Amino acid sequence: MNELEQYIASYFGVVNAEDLQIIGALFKETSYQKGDMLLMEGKKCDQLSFVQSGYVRMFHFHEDREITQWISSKGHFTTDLTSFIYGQPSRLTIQALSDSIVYSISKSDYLKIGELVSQWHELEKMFIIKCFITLEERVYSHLAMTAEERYQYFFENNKELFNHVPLQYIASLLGMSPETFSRIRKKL
Amino acid sequence: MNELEQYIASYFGVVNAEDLQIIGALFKETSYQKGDMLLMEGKKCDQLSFVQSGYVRMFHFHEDREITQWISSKGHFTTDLTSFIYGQPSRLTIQALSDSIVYSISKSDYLKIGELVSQWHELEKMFIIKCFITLEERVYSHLAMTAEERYQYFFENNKELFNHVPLQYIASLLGMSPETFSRIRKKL
DNA sequence: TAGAATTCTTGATTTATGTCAAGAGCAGTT
DNA sequence: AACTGCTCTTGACATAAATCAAGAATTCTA
Repeated sequence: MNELEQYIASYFGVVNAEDLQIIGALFKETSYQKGDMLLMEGKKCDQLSFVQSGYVRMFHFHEDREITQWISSKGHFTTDLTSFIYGQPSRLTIQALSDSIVYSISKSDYLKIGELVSQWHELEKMFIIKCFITLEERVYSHLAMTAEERYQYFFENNKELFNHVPLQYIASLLGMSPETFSRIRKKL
Repeated sequence: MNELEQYIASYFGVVNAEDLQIIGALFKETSYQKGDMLLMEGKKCDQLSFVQSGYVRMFHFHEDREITQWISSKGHFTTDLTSFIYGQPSRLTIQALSDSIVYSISKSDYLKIGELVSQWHELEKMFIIKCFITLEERVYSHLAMTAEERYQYFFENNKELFNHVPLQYIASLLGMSPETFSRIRKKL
């Protein structure tokens, strides 16, 4: 069982080794160099990607700023979900923050999984519910917490990120300016 | 086809009338009066509810404040998802903001749907993906927008809410104080 | 390794938003 | 209709966080 299959098993709980192999085989490996774009705003996002190594950031252009929505690291997925699922033009841009290896599955192969693995939809449903709950907590952090509290909460849960990507992007995904971010770090 | 079944059909796209009836029959109607609690923080949330009429708010207690996470109106669901899915103590409290009629399904009956209706998991997956995308946009609104912009965006999409629930709760779910909310309204 | 380009930090200042407090407006109750 | 309790508004003020600008520290590149 390769690493991709291990991750899929850990997220989706597919126990059957044969199913796992079927799914794993549908993903294609791609390498990106730091700065490379995996997806440009406006393009149709026709693949779901899984980060094998490196860091990629997903961001929006907003009034001449870049708003970082999320940074995916080893073992996590990245895609513009609206575009991937509904075929609309992507609103996210996805860029490698370091040299990265990514496993990607095309939309058509992704759809095949549901046909090949009987429990797939249920497993995927459980996975997306987990994602939804994580996002709910993120919304809550903006309703209830100060910038400093959001920093601390995020830092506790994503320590390794702080050594590997420019801090300005973390500031952005936490909804604060780089200066505020820097001052919070100095203080703590 | 009753109203509950119509809503289920519109969200999940179940076309088979028989399946719809099976699902609909698992829900039980309950009436709540303004102020009644549907769920208290700390209790296990063992049901998923669908608002037939009225308004319910879901909120957290946070340092002697109440943080409104969401307000569900006619045709929408309400539950503490973490508690409902994982059986953990609920962190949300759910309260009727007006006299309300709610259809609820117990956890055990909810699990039966997956057995009774073959495509159910797939349909539910698509539904929760839609919810996820909505939440992503909400996170984005906190990263990229001012309080005033969040107000306008929310107002455009939820006009009817403003006549039916105390505005302080809308202020809270938008992540601003009632005073700021009031000043934005005066200005616009 | 030097120079260029990013990224991060720091201080000064501005701005958006929160807090506090008082009063006005409404809605529910008797 | 008067009382009671919410809810909303408004003003004065405080504070968190943004912005602007400059310089320091890194990292990249030739």
